[in-house]
Amino acid sequence: MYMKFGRVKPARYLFDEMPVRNEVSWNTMMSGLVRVGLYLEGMGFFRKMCDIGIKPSSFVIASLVTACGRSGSMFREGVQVHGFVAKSGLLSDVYVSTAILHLYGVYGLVSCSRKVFEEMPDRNVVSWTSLMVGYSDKGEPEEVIDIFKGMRGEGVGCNENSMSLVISSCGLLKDESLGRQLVGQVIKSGLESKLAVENSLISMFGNLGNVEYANYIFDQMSEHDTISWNSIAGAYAQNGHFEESFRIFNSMRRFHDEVNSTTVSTLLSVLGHVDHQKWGRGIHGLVVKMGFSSVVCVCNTLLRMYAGAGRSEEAELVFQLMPTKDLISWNSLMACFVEDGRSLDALGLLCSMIRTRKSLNYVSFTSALAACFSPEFLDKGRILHGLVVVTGLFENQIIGNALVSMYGKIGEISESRRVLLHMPRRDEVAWNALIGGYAESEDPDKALAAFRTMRLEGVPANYITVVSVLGACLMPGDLLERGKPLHAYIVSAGFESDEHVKNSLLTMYAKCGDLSSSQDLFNGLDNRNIITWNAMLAANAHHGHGEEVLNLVSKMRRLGLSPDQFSFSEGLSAAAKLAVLEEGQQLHGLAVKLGFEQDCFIFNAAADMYSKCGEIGKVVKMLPPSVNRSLPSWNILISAFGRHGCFEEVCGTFHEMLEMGIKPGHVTFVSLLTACSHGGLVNQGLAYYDMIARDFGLKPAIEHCICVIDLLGRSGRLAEAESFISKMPMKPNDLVWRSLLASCKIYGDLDRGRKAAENLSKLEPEDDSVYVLSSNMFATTGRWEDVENVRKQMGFKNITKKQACSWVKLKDRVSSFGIGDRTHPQTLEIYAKLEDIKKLIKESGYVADTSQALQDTDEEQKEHNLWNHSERLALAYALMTTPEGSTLRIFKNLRICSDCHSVYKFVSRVIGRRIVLRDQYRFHHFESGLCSCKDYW
DNA sequence: TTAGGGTTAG
Repeated sequence: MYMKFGRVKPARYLFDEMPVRNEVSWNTMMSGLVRVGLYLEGMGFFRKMCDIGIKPSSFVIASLVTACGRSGSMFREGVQVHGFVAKSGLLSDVYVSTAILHLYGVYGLVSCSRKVFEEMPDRNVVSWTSLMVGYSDKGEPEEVIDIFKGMRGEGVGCNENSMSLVISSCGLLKDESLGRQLVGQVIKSGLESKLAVENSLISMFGNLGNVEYANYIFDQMSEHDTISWNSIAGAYAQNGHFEESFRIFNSMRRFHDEVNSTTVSTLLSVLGHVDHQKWGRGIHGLVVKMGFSSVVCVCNTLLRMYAGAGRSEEAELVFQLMPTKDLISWNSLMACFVEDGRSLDALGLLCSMIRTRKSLNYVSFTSALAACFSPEFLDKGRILHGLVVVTGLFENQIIGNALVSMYGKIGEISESRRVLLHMPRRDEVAWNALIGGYAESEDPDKALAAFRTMRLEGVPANYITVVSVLGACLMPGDLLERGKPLHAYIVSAGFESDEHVKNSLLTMYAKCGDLSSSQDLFNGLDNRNIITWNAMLAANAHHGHGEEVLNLVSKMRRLGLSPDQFSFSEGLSAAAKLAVLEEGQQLHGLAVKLGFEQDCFIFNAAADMYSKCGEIGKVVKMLPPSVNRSLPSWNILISAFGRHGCFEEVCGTFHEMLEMGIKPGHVTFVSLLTACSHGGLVNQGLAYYDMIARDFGLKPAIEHCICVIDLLGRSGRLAEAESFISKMPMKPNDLVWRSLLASCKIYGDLDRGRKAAENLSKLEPEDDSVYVLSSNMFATTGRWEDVENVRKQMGFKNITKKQACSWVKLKDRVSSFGIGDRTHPQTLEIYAKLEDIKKLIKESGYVADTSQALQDTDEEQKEHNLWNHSERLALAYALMTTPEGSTLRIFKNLRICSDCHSVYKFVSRVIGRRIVLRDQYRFHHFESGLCSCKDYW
């Protein structure tokens, strides 16, 4: 009696005082202890009984085993009981063996459960259900359904628990036809009014994407518990109806007081999809206030929320502060690092999991494999491949897919194909990964061949397949042979209506050189999403239509669509290329207003824009302090100093970066070497070039070699430049010869120049620069016959020279000038102003340098031609129209002419104006008669 | 019976 009322003390006293104790007294005492939760003490009694040789009743054993499962930490005790039971022949008791199979299920050992199950002489619903629970907890819904079918096959009727289990497993498998059958069985078995069954039906329909039906069931229920509310909110959330999900949470607060940690997890997963800026931090605070901040699952969702918003530092902090972490926490943080590009951190996490003997599963390895996304990860990728084989995870479909993808991204495409061919089952994801790899390695033929084989093997293509194949055909020559037939396939296979496919088609046409088809596709789209707009932005950027990029961004805004990081970066880089400071500033301001201030892509794009618009001071101010500056920011800073002629700062910044322990990359050296070349720092540049391989283990790329050729050539060391080309680790391309030719022009080296021109025209027969440079070279050395010859060839091949153009921007108007331009409404005033300037600077000692003249005429005509240069017209106009003392900002599409450079210097001193001129390559800051380029450009 | 981690493209 005392035990029935949970009064342990008096019961134990009575038990201890009993002169004789029989089986019943022992059993009563033991089952009582288990009932009140004193599991370990119950276990002690069990051991004593075994020692004395008193047989516990099967009921008592079953409850003790159940207790071992419930405690969560009494696995060894449970196994001990199993041993006793097996010896004493109690396994034939259905209650005892069911309890034991349930115990193994709880501790994740489903194969042990199954063994016990198979050896049972007879089974009841609870035995079947217990086996199902084990598989359900392990995340194997297929098994659950198989067991359910076996149970039905043996004519065992189901109960509430087994029905709920199978319904939720069906939802996880997204098996619609089974779902329909189950609804029929629920009605037949009369379980339709059971709360647990109704709840699992809600979640099943949520998983099947049928929110209406989930909602119908919810509305029909006579009562709702917390699980019902959570299930319906989850159903809406899963299907993207986030607002509705919110509405449910609000009603929940009104009609149902109880909220649990699952409610909070669901709410958080919804918030991961809506405006993080607005809600994220608030909800984090709320979680703490509600006391859920130590629930593992809630913390995991919180971590995911920060990860989804691209804030890996905050996610890391959540992880560090978690009182207990499970496998999902570790996997989530690893995935977050991968998404944020922190591959080394992700792999470090895997290492510490292995080191501390944490349990790992296939998800851990898929993330680690995804971290290896570029050639430098080849060794690490191979090690992971080995680990995956050793642990037997190789058989896992998703791991196989991740391996195919990894080798593709690393550039080991033949290895990627080999993995695919050895897979027991090749699904569409595996094929898509292989096709993606071929696209990455720019091999459209192999991508299309893989696409054909895939279909021959009977694997149906999905929209990602189509997107990947399209992504492999992006060269101008691909359009007729591959792109258009693909478009035809897309239409016939019914992929045309897919948003992703449409966007990829748009990109394909643009990259293949057919911007107007892209435009047509864009115009024909009814619902353009952000990705469509971004694709169109990229298409225009690719064709150099910066103005259109900016137009599209403002059009987006007028239509009420917020630009995202991608749109802003594209817009900012367009503004940078056009050197339109006002537009760039407006975009940057808007990005900050929309909460992108901390986004590193955006502040880097903005910094680059300020640099290319001449605002060097702003760049220095806006980039993060050197302690937490990322590699792209360092690169931008170095190139900004180089572009503005601040060469001491270039070297200083580079060394500061090294002191901070940042390893320079490919881009760093391009910026560094370009700066040295423009600053005439020849020996310094050569030293930096040597560092690439020697000190940092990087392979010099052709871009670096071009910089060295430029460096040597511009300083007149033409023989060395030529010999460098012959010793380069790769084949010279057009840019190599163009650079050498340009240097030969400066120094009048006809022989080398001719050779360079020949090599260049072999590689780029249509290019105008070879003719322009050669004719300039001949002109400056007085070889007028050769000049005429080149001109004739150009006419013959229908090649036209790119026209020089300079412009000035005043408020919202751009005034541009060609050579000898007389189309401007204020032409007369402009030419009059030019005469004034000429007079003024001649009085100060200016003498025209006609040695660079390109026409065979007399001196007077040569000088007259110089005064028709576009940059001079722009200068005169700028002087006329801007307030005295303000800085003049002038742009030119080609390199500034050396005599104009001298005129600008005189003007800056004589008229006392600061002038900033941006030519094709760099900025010139003129002040008090000097230029920042120190006359070397 | 409800919630949290993964592969392909963008």
